[in-house]
Amino acid sequence: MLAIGTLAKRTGTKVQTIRYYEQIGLLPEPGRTEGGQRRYDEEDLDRLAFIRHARQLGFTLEAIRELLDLSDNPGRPCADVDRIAHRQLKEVEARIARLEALRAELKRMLRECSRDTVSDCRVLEVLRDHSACLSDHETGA
Amino acid sequence: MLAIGTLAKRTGTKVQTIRYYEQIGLLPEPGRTEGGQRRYDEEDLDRLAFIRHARQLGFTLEAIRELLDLSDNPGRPCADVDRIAHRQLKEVEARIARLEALRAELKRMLRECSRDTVSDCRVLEVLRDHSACLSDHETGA
DNA sequence: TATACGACCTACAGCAACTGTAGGTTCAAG
DNA sequence: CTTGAACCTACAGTTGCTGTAGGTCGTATA
Repeated sequence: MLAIGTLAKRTGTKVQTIRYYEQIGLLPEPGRTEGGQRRYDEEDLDRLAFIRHARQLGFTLEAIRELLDLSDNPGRPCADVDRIAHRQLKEVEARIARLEALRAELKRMLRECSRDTVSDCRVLEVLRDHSACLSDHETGA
Repeated sequence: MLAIGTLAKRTGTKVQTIRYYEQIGLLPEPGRTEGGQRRYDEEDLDRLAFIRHARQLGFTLEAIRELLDLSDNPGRPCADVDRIAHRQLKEVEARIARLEALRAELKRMLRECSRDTVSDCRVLEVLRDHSACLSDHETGA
């Protein structure tokens, strides 16, 4: 049986985060010692590892909740899981596209920042005057 | 003189967001009508446009506060602005790198998801078993 | 000029996904 | 048996807004 701190270390999670996951129903309420401290088993560790891993892949807690529901019902079609992962991929790709536009704009701003004082600074000028933009980040997500 | 709703429309900001910016001190307290409604001028519009533009470029409100402080003191070196923009660029680039790793992992997961039911699903398997990962997102930011 | 009604006001709660704090209790090593 | 690290609950704070409730204001139209 694992104390919460051990579980935290093994999964790279903060203790408070584990309690938070329990509170929102992502982790089941674990057994307790007589003194009231939580004790976990390997199954809890697996479930938490799954959650953390999915979080690192950028899934929201709601998506993870869906995935856990699916995995608790192994007869359901794989397509359901596929759909969730696909949605996630689309979101990741959209975020990448947006960030790449920002990177281009920032680089351009920095390239043009050659004056000495703030009053002549191109960066501030560009931020002040949107029409100076080359990218279309105004219209983006 | 502009009412808050007009300012909102002109800058693509929600009314509540403008009041929020005022509350946290990013926008100065505007004049009011006798009845207590806010009225803005062109300077307020410029300042808000600056803020929104910087937000769209991914700057945090704290970074924007710094930039506004700098722009209120036009004698200070451009290098200060440059530093902030550079920091922002680094952050954007780190986020891109991280998302690209996630995208690769998600694509790999989806490529291998060819079974029919959840019980055989590679996606869940990959999420369950981190050792199956090719990318190093566990150790990333 | 009266009235309707959209726009405004304040104050506060809620969102994601945690993180941190205060004040107190339990467990386990020495 | 003592010490102190780790645990407990409960709640506030983070970022950057967004939404709601309940009420007031401004102005276009009849």
